[in-house]
Amino acid sequence: MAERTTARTTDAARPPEFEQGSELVTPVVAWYRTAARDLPWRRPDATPWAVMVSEFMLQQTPVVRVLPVYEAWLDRWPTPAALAAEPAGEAVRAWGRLGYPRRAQRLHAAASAIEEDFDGVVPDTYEDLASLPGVGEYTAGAIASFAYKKRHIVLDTNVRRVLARAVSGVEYPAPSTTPADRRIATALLPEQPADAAEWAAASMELGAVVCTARTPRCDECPVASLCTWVAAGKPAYDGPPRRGQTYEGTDRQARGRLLAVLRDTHGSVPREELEAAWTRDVAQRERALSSLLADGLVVVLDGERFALAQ
DNA sequence: GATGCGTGGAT
DNA sequence: TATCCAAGCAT
Repeated sequence: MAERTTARTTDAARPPEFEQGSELVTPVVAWYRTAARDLPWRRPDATPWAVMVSEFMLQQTPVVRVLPVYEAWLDRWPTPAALAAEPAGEAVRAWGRLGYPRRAQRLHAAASAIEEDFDGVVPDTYEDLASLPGVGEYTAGAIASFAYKKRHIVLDTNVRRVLARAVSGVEYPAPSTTPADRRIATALLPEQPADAAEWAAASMELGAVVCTARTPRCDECPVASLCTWVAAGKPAYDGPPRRGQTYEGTDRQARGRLLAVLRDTHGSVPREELEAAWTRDVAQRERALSSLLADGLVVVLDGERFALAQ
């Protein structure tokens, strides 16, 4: 660090990340213009609501699995008002097997908040967006950028991996967004909002299809020659174990099995039918059911029948 | 800041 | 087969 402040004579005020990273923007955007996938939420006719729906669905779920559910969702609920007019349980049912059904619940709650507080219009500022249920730092920036072409850093796992490799020279980013990530992304952000929005989409796309986690296609990368990680000889990740969480036999799996019964049944089911979905561990089943009730994903009707939220 | 929260395809 | 990973968020 100290070495940098003394070494830079001409433009010492500029953050070092700008020197290292600004050259990335032009080639990545140029590549994006020729290589971008044709995804429905990127088309000119995609509404801010459509962008918002896609962002919720894409949180932790791959594009190929989102596509059919996204299309059906927007056919049925083309506006926030349309979704808000139906019970939250219908959103959970339409969510299908995308996973993390609380996202469906939050998307429904966000639609209601848009209807209530924003006259049915998806807000266009980061602060208003971030006030909505299920909208955090990434999603607020993404909607502002993609739907409204605002100038904002957009840090998802793809972009953070691209920056980790190209700028920081390490194989993987930290498990979650760090202040250093924000500093680097801010330093690279183009001045013009339209350019910033395109860079956001382009850098995300690069991480999704070229600079992938497992087997990066560096031979197809437009900035391989500028990449710090490549220049360093692609050193392997050196740090604590990155994830390692099994799913089989967890409470999450039990919740998923219980909810699947209700998703596939219109109306309510008796307790016995729900219980049949998870018999390997009774205590675990009760824990799962209790948590689903506590989350409001499941409700009890007249005594001993269960249903998705009405 | 660490945890909990679904699901399924790829390796 | 087991593990990794996929446009995170809320608590």
